[in-house]
Amino acid sequence: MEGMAPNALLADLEARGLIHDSTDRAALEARLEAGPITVYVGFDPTAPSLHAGNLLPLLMLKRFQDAGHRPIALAGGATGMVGDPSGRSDERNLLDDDALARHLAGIVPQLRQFLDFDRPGNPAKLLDNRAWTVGVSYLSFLRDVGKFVTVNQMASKDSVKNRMASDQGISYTEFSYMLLQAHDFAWLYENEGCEMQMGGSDQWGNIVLGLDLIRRKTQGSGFALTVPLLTKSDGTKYGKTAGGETIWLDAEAMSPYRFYQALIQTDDAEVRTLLLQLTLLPVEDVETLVADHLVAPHLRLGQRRLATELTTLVHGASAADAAGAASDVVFGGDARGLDASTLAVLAHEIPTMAFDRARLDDEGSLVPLLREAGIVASNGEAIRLLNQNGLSLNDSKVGPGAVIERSMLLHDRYLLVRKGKKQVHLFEFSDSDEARRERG
RNA sequence: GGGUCGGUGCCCGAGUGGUCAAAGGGAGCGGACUGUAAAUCCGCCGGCUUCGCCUACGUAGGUUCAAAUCCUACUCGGCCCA
Repeated sequence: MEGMAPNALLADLEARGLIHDSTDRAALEARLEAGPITVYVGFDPTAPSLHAGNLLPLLMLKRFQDAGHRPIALAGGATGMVGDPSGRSDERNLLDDDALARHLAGIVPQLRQFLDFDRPGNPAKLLDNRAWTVGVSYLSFLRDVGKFVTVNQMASKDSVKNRMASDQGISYTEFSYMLLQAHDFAWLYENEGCEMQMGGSDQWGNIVLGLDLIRRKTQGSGFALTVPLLTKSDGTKYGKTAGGETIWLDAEAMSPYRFYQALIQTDDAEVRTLLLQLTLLPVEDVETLVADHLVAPHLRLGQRRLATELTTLVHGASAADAAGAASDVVFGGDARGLDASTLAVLAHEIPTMAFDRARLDDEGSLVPLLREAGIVASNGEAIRLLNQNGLSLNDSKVGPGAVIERSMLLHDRYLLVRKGKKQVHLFEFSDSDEARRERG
């Protein structure tokens, strides 16, 4: 990627469907061919973690860096205090200082991990717009920024127009947001030589206002490039699981395993787009993969690759391997033959219940253990389940009267318990403290 | 305040003295099918020490051999009148 010519970059982005809109395309092409350019994308700390929807603009920075350009990831410590009205139908709640600090602490490392800050020639930068915003007085902001922008201009932006037309209206605070963003762009232009801002398509108005400000203040010119908002085939915004759960990038908020699962469950119709837009796989590879996928959709090759690529990108290769292995076990795999370390990973990813090894000596212990683990709600349900052939221990079906024997334990420790096809629990048996002490 | 109708299992909703753990539907859970989807089909679906027992039909009493079903009080909700 390192030596890729700039116009090749644009062509690649085009092929991936990553260009929603841009200012003067020919001029941009010429500018990219002329040499490295500095580009930035802003991320407001609206939550303690970025989510899947943020991946696309974040990866844009990476794509530009990989093509030899200088990326700036901008954390919106200042803009996050105000709230961007773009793409929203209602007023945001203001964040208090604590929440803002917490959110920033969460997303800054995430921004960091996607870019290379030590790359010779074009290292990435991570800036926080608080640095040049908090010290600015209201009066000077009005004089130095406000004077260059007309309200007519601001009011004509979709983000504002839509809200003006709504019952709820728009607060002066959120109305002012675009000025802050424009100010950021202008500041970066003057101080960091940043010529281009990228963002989701809903950012177009804000970005262009920044360009206007730059032109009027400095007679300079820059570029805007927006990426499409990721949407699912049903038109809704991407970034949530089928169940409506947000796909967080933070491992605490969503474990790598669940992240991987969220991606595995991608619709066939969306696989190609997501592979193109969210991974760094070459376009030809994606096309080959998609072709293979269509031949045998049940293998879910596309989904697997997507899940692996993104989990690796976000959580690292070993986490991706573990999530993949755990996933294979849960869906269709066989517990027997798993090594201890995979089982240990599994113990973190699926519901796991620890039991005292002594419980194994009780012949009738299966039903109570199932109950304690929350697998069944009553003895009656346990018996029903067994009668209906719905329970398996270490992937062999068991019927009424089944018992857990020590010899069944995997690595003398684990028992994989499946209820039906989708519910998987792990039992982990260990010695009680007393037993351990007695043995010395 | 008066009248009236009603409060049933996770939800909706039948049932008006025994054959009622209570029809039917939904949700949920198994099974088949399948691509970790949807649809469809089958089974289950109060608890327990499960051929029996216990707990349940707003709450508390009562009548009866027997009550979700009848009576009384209370309570909560809908509607109508004031």
